[in-house]
Amino acid sequence: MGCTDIKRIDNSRLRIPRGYKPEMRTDGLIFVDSLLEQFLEQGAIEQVANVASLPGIVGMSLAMPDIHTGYGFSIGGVAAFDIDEGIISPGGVGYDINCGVRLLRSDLHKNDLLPRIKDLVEALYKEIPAGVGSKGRIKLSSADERGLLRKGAKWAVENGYGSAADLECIESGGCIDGADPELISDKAYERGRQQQATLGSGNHFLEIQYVDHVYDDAAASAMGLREGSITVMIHTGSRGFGHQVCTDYIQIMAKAAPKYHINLPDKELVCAPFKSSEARQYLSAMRAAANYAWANRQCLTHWTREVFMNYLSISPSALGMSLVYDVAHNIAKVEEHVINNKKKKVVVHRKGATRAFPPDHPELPDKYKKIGQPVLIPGDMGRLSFVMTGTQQAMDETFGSTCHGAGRLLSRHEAIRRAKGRAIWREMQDRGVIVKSTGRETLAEEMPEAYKDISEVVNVVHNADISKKVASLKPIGVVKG
DNA sequence: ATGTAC
Repeated sequence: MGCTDIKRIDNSRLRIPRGYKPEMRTDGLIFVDSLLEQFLEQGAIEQVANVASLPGIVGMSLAMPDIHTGYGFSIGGVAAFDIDEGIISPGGVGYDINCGVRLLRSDLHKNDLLPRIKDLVEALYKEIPAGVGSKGRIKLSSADERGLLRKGAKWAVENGYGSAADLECIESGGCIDGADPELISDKAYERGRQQQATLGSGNHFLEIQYVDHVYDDAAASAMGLREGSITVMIHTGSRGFGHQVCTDYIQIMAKAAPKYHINLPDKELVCAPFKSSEARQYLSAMRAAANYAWANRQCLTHWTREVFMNYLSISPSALGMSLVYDVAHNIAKVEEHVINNKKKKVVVHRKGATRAFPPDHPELPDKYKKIGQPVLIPGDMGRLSFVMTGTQQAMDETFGSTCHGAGRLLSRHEAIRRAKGRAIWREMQDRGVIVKSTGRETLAEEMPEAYKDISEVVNVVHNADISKKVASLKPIGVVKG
C-alpha cells in the first residue's frame, strides 16, 4: 500500500522503503528469498533501517541472506558512507575485527587421508592452540607486537611463518596501510601479546575438507581445486586484541556522537564523522587489529603445513599446500566505487559480509584477474562450505560485497538446551566428520541444526548474481575452540 | 566474538 511497507522486489531482494522509519535517509535492501525470509528477525530489519538513518550513507543500507541481529548493525550488513559527510562506526565492523577465513588447497586426495583422519585431527589439535583465553606459542615482546600490528601477515612471513607467495593471495596483501600502534590501549597490547597465533572459540575453527562438487571449472582450476582434493579452511579473527580495540573505541565514540550532534536511533550505533579525530583514530586502531588477524591466520597456516608434512612424512612440494585466498568478514575499508556514474571514495562497512570484487579489478592478483576475487563462505561443521567469485553485479549493487556464512538459526543458549543429553561429537562422527573441541558446550552451540542451511544462503547470492558458485567443500575433520 | 558481568 503506502511507501512504508516492506516490499519484495524479486526472488532475491526485499526492500525496506525510506518511509518505514521516519528518520531513514535511504532505502534498505535485504537479499533473501521467500525460504530464508521466514527466518528474518524483526530486530535485524530494524537495524537495517537504523543504519539507513546514519549521516552520509551512500546508496542503500544493505544486508545479506545470512543476516541476523547484532550489536547496532546487523550481522550480514553492508553500508557505505561518504568520506566528507559520512561517519564511521565500530558497531558496523563488530567486536571481532577482521574475523575472516582462509582456504588452503593441497595435492592430497581425500582417499589418502580418510583412513587416518582421526589421528590427523588429534595432531592438529595438539599443535593449534584453541579455546577461550588460550595462549599462543609465539612469545612476543611489545616491540614485536608493534611491528606485527603495522605489517600483519607480512610480519608473520618475515618471521618464518609461510612464504611471500602466500601474501599475494590475501585480501589487501594481508597488510592494510595506516595501522597505528600508538592508538592501542595497554590492555589491548597485553591481551594481544598472549593470544597471537591462536584459534579462539565459538564459531572459529580449523577444518580439513575435500572438494565435494565443482560448479565452475575455469575458476576452480585457477584456484587449484579439483573434486576429491583435500583443502583446509581456517576461520579466526583478532581474538581478545580486536575485542579490546572495539570496546575501547565504542567508549570513545559514545562521547563523540553527542559532541558532533549525531542523532542516533540506537545508542549501539555510536559513530563519529569520518573526518573527525575520533574516527581517524578508530580507523587506524581497527587497521592494526585487522593486521593482527591476518598475522594470526598466517601463523596458524604455517603450523598446519608442518603438522601435515610431519604426520604424512612428505615434502612441501608433495603436499602442495598453497593459499587459495584469505578474506575479511568484519572490516571497514576506504574504497573507490562508482556512484551515479562518478567514481567516489567511500568507507564501506562489512560486518559479516565478504568483499566480492569482479574480474579485472586492480586489487586482484594476476592469477585471479580473469575469474574475479575468490569468496570464501564457511557453513556449519556438518554440511558444506562454499567457494565463490566476485562479480560486476556486486560492484554495481552491493559495493562489491556478498554473504559470509550460514548465519545462526538458534541462539547459543537454545542450541545448548537442545543438545542436552546428546553426544554431538558422536553425531558428527556418524555423519563422517571427526571433531575435536576444547568443550562440549562449544560443540552444542555449533551443531549443524544451530545454523541455517548454507546451500540456501549461497543460492540467494548466486541467483542475485552478487557472487557465483565455484565449488562446495565437505568437512571430514574439525578442530574447534 | 569475548579473561561469555569491572
